[in-house]
Amino acid sequence: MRQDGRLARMIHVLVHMGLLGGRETSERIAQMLNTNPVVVRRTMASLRQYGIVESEGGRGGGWSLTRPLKDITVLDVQRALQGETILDAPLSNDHPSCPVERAANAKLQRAFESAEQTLEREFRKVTLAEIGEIAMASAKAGKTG
Amino acid sequence: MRQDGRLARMIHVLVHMGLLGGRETSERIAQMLNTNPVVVRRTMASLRQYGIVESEGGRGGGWSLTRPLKDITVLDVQRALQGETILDAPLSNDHPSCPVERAANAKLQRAFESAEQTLEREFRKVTLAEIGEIAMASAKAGKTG
DNA sequence: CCATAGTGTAACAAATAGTGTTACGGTCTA
DNA sequence: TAGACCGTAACACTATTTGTTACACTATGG
Repeated sequence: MRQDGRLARMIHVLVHMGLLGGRETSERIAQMLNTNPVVVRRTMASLRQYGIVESEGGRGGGWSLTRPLKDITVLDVQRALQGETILDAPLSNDHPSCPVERAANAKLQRAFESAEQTLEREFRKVTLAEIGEIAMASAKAGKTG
Repeated sequence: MRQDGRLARMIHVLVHMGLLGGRETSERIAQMLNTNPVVVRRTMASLRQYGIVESEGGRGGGWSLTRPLKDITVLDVQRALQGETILDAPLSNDHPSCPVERAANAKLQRAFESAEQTLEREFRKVTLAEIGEIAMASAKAGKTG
């Protein structure tokens, strides 16, 4: 589970959970993601904190969705994983009182804010149900490889 | 010089160079960036490859701009430093033949492409001359701290 | 023609962040 | 009460960026 594809991976998992409808253990999810259960718990914990999934301990426990896929957007998952900020403008901080540095930072900040708004808008309009439907359709059409 | 503020830092340096008009040594640039000359050469080498600056060796050598600030956009600097791609969609690759994973990746890819276009547009419309002017104006107004 | 002040670059050290692993405690249920 | 779960801390591993050292090359001034 490398390169921070956490958003993509979690969406992948959540859609499967939604389609199957049941409860999944960290162990099984770890297998899906080629990783191990502790990493899964760490990441799923963020989703739980945000109210997307819930966990139950003990025998027969595991993870389950708190609501149907149609009520979960990509933005929800993003927020759960990374908080408010999607894109972080990497600014410089070598001479905070230098007017040139300040002017450069201000321009960059604004540009990144625009891009972040775009991303937020795109993320908000895609539901996990939609992803599930696309997947089902393409599986039916035999586009598996 | 941490956290990949390379874009912001290089813009900062280039604007100073443009305003001063002369040649700067790696040593002096390194002081501006609180780093050391080798790191500066590494980064400036990318800008040279892209035709934004040129370097001369030997006594009296150093770095200079190849054209005025008004002919350098933030996008130029970005491209020189990181190539074509500004935003890289972090996709998952655990089960390349899984239709769910594919559908999720496709949606994310598209969202990131939109955001990248926004960023590209914003970067293209800001010239370093503009940043220089803002800096000069705010310096004159006494907003230094 | 050589001392000096530069860049170019390879090789390596250090810091950082993400990921993987182990270990152990808590919780539910058959 | 044993077994199958999650929760979490602590630590090892890995990759990337940044910093450093070292040395070769180049141009200039005296």
